Amino acid sequence: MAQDRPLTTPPARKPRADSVKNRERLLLAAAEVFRAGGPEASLEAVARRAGVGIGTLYRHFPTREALFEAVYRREVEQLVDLAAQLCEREPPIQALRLWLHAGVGMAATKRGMLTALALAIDSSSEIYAYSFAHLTRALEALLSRASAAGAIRADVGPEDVLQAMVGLSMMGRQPGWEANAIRLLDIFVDGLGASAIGEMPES
Amino acid sequence: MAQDRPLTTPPARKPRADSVKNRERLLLAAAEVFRAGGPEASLEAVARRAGVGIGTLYRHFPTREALFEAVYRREVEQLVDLAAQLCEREPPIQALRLWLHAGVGMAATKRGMLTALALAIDSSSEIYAYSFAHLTRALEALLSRASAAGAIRADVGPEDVLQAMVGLSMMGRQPGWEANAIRLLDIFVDGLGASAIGEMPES
Amino acid sequence: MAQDRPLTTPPARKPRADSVKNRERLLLAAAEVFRAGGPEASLEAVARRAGVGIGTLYRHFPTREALFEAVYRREVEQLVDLAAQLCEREPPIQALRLWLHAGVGMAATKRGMLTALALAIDSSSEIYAYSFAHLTRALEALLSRASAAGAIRADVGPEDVLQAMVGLSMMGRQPGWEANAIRLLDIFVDGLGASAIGEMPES
Amino acid sequence: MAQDRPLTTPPARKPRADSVKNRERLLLAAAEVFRAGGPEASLEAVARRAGVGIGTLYRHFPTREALFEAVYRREVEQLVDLAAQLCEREPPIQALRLWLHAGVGMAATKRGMLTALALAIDSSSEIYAYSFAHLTRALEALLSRASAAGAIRADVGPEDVLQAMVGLSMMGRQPGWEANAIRLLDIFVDGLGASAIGEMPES
DNA sequence: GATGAATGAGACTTCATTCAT
DNA sequence: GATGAATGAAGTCTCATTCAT
Repeated sequence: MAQDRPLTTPPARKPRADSVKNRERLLLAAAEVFRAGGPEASLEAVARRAGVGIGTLYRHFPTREALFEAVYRREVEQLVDLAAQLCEREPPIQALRLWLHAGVGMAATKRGMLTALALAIDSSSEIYAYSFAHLTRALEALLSRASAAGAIRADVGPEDVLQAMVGLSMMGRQPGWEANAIRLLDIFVDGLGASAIGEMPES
Repeated sequence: MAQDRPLTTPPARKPRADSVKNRERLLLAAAEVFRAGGPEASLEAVARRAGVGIGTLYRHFPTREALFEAVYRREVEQLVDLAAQLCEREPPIQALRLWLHAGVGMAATKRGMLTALALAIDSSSEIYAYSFAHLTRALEALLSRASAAGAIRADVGPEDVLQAMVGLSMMGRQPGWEANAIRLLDIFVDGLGASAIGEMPES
Repeated sequence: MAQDRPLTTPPARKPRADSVKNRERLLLAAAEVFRAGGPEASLEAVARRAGVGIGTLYRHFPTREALFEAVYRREVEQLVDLAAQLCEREPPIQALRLWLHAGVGMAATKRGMLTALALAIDSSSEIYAYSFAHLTRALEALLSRASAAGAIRADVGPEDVLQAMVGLSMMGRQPGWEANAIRLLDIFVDGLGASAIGEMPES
Repeated sequence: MAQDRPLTTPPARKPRADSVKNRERLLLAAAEVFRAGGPEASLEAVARRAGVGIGTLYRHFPTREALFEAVYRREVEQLVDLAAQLCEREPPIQALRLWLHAGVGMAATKRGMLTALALAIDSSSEIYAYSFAHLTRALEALLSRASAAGAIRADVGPEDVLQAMVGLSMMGRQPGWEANAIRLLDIFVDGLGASAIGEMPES
């Protein structure tokens, strides 16, 4: 009697093999589909591309939000970590540039995440807000450092730069769009520095 | 009947009725609805807002594309004209800035048109291609002029700047997004000039 | 200009011919389908049986509730009116019996309405509450009259009798179920009178 | 292996494990779930409430019908037995009343069983027919006895009374519905007796 | 045997598009 | 021409049922 397994504690069984595989496939497919079709894209398309039934998708991710979250949270976390690292080992402007480059080149999701971030700006959904808040904070560190060094103008907030990063990366899907986005972002950072010149005699 | 009209010119029918009024209303409504809901917005919403039946919408614009075209063509034409004017009466950099500002502030359609342009970049649809081609050409005049004056770096094409304009305007829907987009574009133009400084002091 | 039709007042056009026909078909089909499958029955089944597209059903009745309401409201109103009439022209017990018979035999919807009423008892939905409230009130008149005449026991409320009416009519779908339900209801009314005997010497 | 068992009786396998416990849990859970949600209730809800996997449910009860049957058969058997007992130790009318009360108050399944019986009346399913047939037979004994004693009218069959029992119990789910159903059934039995009075004073 | 993941059918709902009036 | 009703495809979501582990 006392050995009865407690009904309230599902005994944490080892995750089934095909389940793990399906989850991975779904995340991959979702990243691709969202990248192409935006965050309104059909969940059935995701399931189809993942090669699983629609029911399987819903078992793994009961809501569209849950799927988004799973797809993007890791990316966001990596970007946040990267900001901290760059602050320590790169000069201010260079750190900023590299971080923005990373934002563009983020593996696996690319435009998908960017689209999501674009929405974050006025969407009230959980994951968007989460992403927006964390990325903003990460950027803030980079910006205030660069600003303190007089390397960039001081009247630009992290939201502005985030918006620029997303906006300049969103357009264009030709081969090579990433390199192009990086080029445009570099120009933008040049602009940040250019306007700072009059304000603080450099070094 | 119809005896008072020359029999030899039947193709030109009298184009008048409340039809003209409806067409105007539809264009207005479409601009508003697309602005708010993006280019995926429901056509029924457009008809409803215009106060006409959905059938009437279809009579005037047999496809969604046709409606887009009608909505945006005028805007595009105005932008194209504006480029020519600015070339004649403003200094190079200023002309470029003002044109970009106009692109952001374009009345009546705003984000709708921007979204459409965003799509244009890899969509093969008629109207998108049309808009993209014409705007690119207009921008080219502004850019080559500024570039010739040594005011901006020379390795940036009109597609790049168009992409920046659209991208930097697309994000953010809070009140004041237009002013913000203009600010970001100005920084971008600063960047175009900043990189040019070291390259071309000789002219 | 002054002749412009006001946009805010949809000019009350004559209802299209097939629309009326479809509405009628839908109501008929809904009554049948709800009768057979209860109020959870598939709306697609209703549309199928009515021979119209599912979209047509939704145009006419935007919610399941709206369809229910349309199906049942008229029936309820007729029953309410009938109660008033019977109060005036029939002796108390006879009035009660005839009203219950009418409840069973209600044309067009029969079990469908009864099922709905069955649900009314604890459902909070608009139309159920409406039906329940009005039928209860109608029954109350009949009961208090019979009770005042000493023809039935006084400790039975309209909810009780309504419950009996619905319950005794709900079962059985063989041919002849209506006559059977009437028979059972008459026995129930006999029971109401039998227990009254000791309480008030008749006439 | 298996050397200690006669080779001639392999069919009787040792029926024990936690399997028995699961079966019991499932029956309990099913009774509760069907009571609350009617016979359409989700089988997954049953499994969840029983704390077992959905697969386990299906192993024990390969079809929904099989589960119903297992849930209700015992109830039906108890009612059948009760009829025989009451016939022997209670006066006719009282026996009938008590049996009907028991039918209402049947533990563990309550409305679930009643709903099932309601369906039985025109459903062709195995278990419904089984229940209906047995209950009808049990009631017949009670009725013919009461009828022979002149205590109730003779023109009412067991199906009628069964229908009354189910119908009068089905409605209302407020607290206290059982007492109410019993009250209504007593009135109905009063009605059965009242109409008998004039018909059979001679016996 | 037990488990819960996978599957897909079916219901709901929204619109783009066609057509009767 | 204008209108809005009809249609059905497509997407969302929920289980019943099957099956791999």
